[in-house]
Amino acid sequence: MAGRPKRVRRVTISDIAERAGVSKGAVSYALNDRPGLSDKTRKRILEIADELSWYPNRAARSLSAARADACGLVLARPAKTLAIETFFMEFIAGVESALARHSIALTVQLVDEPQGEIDVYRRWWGEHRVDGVLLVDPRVADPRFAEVERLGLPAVVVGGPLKDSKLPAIWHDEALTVVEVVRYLAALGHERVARVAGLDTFLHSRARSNAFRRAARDLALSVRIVATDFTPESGALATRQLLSDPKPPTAIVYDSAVLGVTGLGVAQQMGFSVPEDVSIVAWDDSLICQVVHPPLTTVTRDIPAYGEAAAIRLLAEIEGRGKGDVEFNRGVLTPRASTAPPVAMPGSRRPRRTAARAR
Amino acid sequence: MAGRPKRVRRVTISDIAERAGVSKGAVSYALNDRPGLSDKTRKRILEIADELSWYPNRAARSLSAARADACGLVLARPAKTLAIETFFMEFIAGVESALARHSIALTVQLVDEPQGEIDVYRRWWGEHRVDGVLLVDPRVADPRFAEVERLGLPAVVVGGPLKDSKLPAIWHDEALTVVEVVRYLAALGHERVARVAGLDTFLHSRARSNAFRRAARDLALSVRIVATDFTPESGALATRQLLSDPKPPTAIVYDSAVLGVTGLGVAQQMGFSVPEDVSIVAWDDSLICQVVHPPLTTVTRDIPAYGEAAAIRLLAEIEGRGKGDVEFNRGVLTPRASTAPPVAMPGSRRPRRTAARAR
DNA sequence: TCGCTTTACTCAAACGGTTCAGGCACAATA
DNA sequence: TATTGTGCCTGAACCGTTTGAGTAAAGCGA
Repeated sequence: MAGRPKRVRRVTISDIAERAGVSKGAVSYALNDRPGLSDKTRKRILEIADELSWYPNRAARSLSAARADACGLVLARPAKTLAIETFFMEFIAGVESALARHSIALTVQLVDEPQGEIDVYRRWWGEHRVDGVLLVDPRVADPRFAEVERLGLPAVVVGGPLKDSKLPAIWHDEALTVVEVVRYLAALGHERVARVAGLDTFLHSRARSNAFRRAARDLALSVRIVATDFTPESGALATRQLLSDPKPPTAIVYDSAVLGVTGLGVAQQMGFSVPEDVSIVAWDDSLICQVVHPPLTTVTRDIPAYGEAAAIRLLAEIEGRGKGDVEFNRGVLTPRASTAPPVAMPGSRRPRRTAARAR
Repeated sequence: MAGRPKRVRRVTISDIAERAGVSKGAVSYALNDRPGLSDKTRKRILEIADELSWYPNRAARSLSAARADACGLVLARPAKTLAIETFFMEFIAGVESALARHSIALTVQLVDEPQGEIDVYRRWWGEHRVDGVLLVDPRVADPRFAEVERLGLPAVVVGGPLKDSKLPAIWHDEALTVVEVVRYLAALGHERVARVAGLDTFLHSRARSNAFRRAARDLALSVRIVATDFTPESGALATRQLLSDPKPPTAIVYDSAVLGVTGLGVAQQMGFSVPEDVSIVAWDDSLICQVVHPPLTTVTRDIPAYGEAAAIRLLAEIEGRGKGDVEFNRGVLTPRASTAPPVAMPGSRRPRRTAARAR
């Protein structure tokens, strides 16, 4: 950093104090709505502050109040996956709507690898840059939890519940939703269902897989699960794998909108008609799911509201009035044209195919 | 805010000074690599700082240095459009990779309407929360520019160049790229081209529209332009409008990846085959463009690099060593299967249709 | 009128850094 | 030997706000 920034003189409480003919302390009391001032003086001070368009210097306030008035969010997925997945933008929108009400800023940082994420927490907390953080994408044996606890950094885990950590979490019952989806497919008459999962190290992905397997077995369905890394490429590969089986599934549940849309494209390209030959369900709705043909049946969650609830819980944690986990509304199934009863195919006959040139 | 945050005692330079048996000033010199200390003392201080895992308190540093060590980015598009458009996530990723190198944080805020955006700048600057901001989505007669100049808030406009403001901008030559695209379509044999534009109030959208119209006329192509608000719904509507014309265009250029993918879906649903009946080009590539069938021909820009360059220019501006606009590499055409020569249709005959059921 | 409480303020010390004007010891120079 | 540097470090002011202690004046009951 070579050059010197140009300093700009801005209004301080001393300016207000001088103009009002009172002390800095009095101004501070007036601006913070604290008792000890006559209404007349208080009003005059506030008018002058407004007139001079004064804003509190956050650095000064932070220094004396020992709070940063900012929260942090680190995203550790590769930039490419992040960009394509709408979850995080929606989540951020929700988080902000809650934080903005308290004039608390959101600092976002993207990192490449998990260790980098921990470094960011250390730095942020050491620098007093944030008062707390939201931890997303909890993993199995996640090293972040212990470190955050060690630091004493207020945090809320988005996802869970956690068994091996006392950190508060906000989560919703994935298992129930999974059961709902599997029952729905079974009711349509599907007997061979598959799931294209996300990263198996993600807690929520693993929870869904377990619930999926259990629910399918309970209903005596044949079940297959293929893992991906959330990239469209891996989703395409998984779909090809599943559909090139001699007895391919008649319904596939994808772990994200992007995976679902990708899967739809691959299925159609392979000559499978959707939903006649194979039904498709995507986890998390997104506009993209609604504009493809046929539009995808999805599991819909109110993601901005989820973000908002997470932020509210974090604020409570920061202020020391935390009270355990928050269980959020679970996702609900939104049936659209991509799911239907399977076309009857007794025995091991391959599904009928449309023209090889798929669109 | 009811509760009191629990205070945590963290390491300060006074702790280091005490331990090293020197003054606070000496510690500050050592930690900032400033002359005036013997190598021995300097080394000792640094070791102790490391040992105590000290981090500079950002508030304190900001207060005395009058810099916030943070930059701001306000996104004023509706949350729904934002989430679905990958541009911003990629852009943010690029911005951060540049800022992180200087340990400068990025504060992101989403707002609903343009006036709210200006309020955020006033507050941020008044509070010393940021040292500068990136202004995205420049509009015609954009009120932000004058306000930011009035405030003295360092800013870089992403898009441009600007005629009515002296703010530095980073931009690339949209016109040349548009010409390249139109020439490409003309070379394939298209005679009726259309453009599904974004919001006409956006400078870049308008620039592309103007260039598109001019380029098409220069090549004696029939041209139609329909505006949208970047939502998939409006893109679908525009596509239906264009394709239900008695003489529909044989090539449509969409102003974003989402619009392109939506348009593809609508065209296929209407029984148009792509690329035989209608060719499709989308502005800005995204993985979603590559997984639909056929994959879309796109205009590809390196968006993370664009964000990085914008951040670098902003840092220069903040440090007072600015030097005019930055012209960035323009987008290049990436041909894929969604563009091809049009199927010959002499006179006003409607394009051949495939089965009405899209596939 | 006196003592006591209450009201409405002022004052100064933090908070944790940066920075600048010295000061002291020692070496180099006249 | 006196002078002048110079290298190395100290002390204190300062950035803008919060906050607790202190105080003068007003109010009040007896």
